[in-house]
Amino acid sequence: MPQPKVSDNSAVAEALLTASRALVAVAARSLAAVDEVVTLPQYRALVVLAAKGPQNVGELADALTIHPSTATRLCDRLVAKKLVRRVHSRASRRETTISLSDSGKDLVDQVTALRRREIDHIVGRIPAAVRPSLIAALTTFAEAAGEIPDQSWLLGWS
Amino acid sequence: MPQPKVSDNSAVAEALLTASRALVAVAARSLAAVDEVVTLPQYRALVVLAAKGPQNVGELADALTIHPSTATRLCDRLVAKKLVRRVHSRASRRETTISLSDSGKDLVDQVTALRRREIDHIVGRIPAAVRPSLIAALTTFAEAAGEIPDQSWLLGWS
DNA sequence: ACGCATATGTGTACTGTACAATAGTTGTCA
DNA sequence: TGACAACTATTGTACAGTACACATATGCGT
Repeated sequence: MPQPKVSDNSAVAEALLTASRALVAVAARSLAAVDEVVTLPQYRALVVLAAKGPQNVGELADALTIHPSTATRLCDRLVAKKLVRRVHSRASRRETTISLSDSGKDLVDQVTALRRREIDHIVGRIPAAVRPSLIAALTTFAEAAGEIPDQSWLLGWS
Repeated sequence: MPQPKVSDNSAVAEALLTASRALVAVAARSLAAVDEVVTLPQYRALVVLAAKGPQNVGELADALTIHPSTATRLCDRLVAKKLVRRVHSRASRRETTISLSDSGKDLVDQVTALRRREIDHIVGRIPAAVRPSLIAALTTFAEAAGEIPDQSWLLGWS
């Protein structure tokens, strides 16, 4: 038999996928709100800066797992949009520190707030009684999946 | 109070995110296997062709929600890699039919098999006894999230 | 002080993406 | 039937994201 019986596995996988899709949809909607202003990679950079504070270009590139030269150009565009500032680090003259501007902060806050509202709304519709079991179930899955490298796609939560 | 109490919501959201991250990691790993051969958009096109059979350029563009001209160029590259074929539709001379080549099929099968193995492995580590409650919990969440437009990111499952 | 490692930025190339314009095709209706 | 509208795909152009190779400026250790 080429296909071992996976009916049970499939049901779990199916449920996971559906849930994940819902989650991605939330992210997509909240991101669509600022779609005209920044691209997804640009937004990711802003999120990293919001989360970890001012960074130099190399750190930012590492956090986004992109090439440093890519980070340089990304910053070029974000500077042009006045969402980040680029100042020569006084620590070492060869480094450049990238930091969020006020409008950059606002933008991230705006998306975060929108997303939180949506999630709250969804979770609010789940009977409080079943929430603990939902958490338990998801945790069980995540543990079974093992250690997960932070391929942070759906960035901007946490 | 600017922040309403969301401790309970947060726990659920956190669990969801972790689970989702695990799922994305699986997708990323199985995709990494063919990373040198095709890009993600190219792979998505192959998946659509595998799932829905031969398409004309417009249908493919719709399925991927990209501009038709983008689809044309995507196909250019897939044809160059001999993963799809492009034949003039005999139905109407202005349409072009794109279909998977044998190596295109192989590639999709390979990723699908790898992914299925991984998922099976993970689900296998979840005690069978808790699987039903996991499914129930996830379904509850998905229902609470409401109808989800098919922003199919993690393409290639189903 | 010299030389090597490091941080950033530039040149170049390619993919993905969209919009505008074009070319070839089909359909329709007077 | 013959002109014109509607449709399909492609090409021209522009820009973002990406990497690699190279250049430049800096810092550091001996």
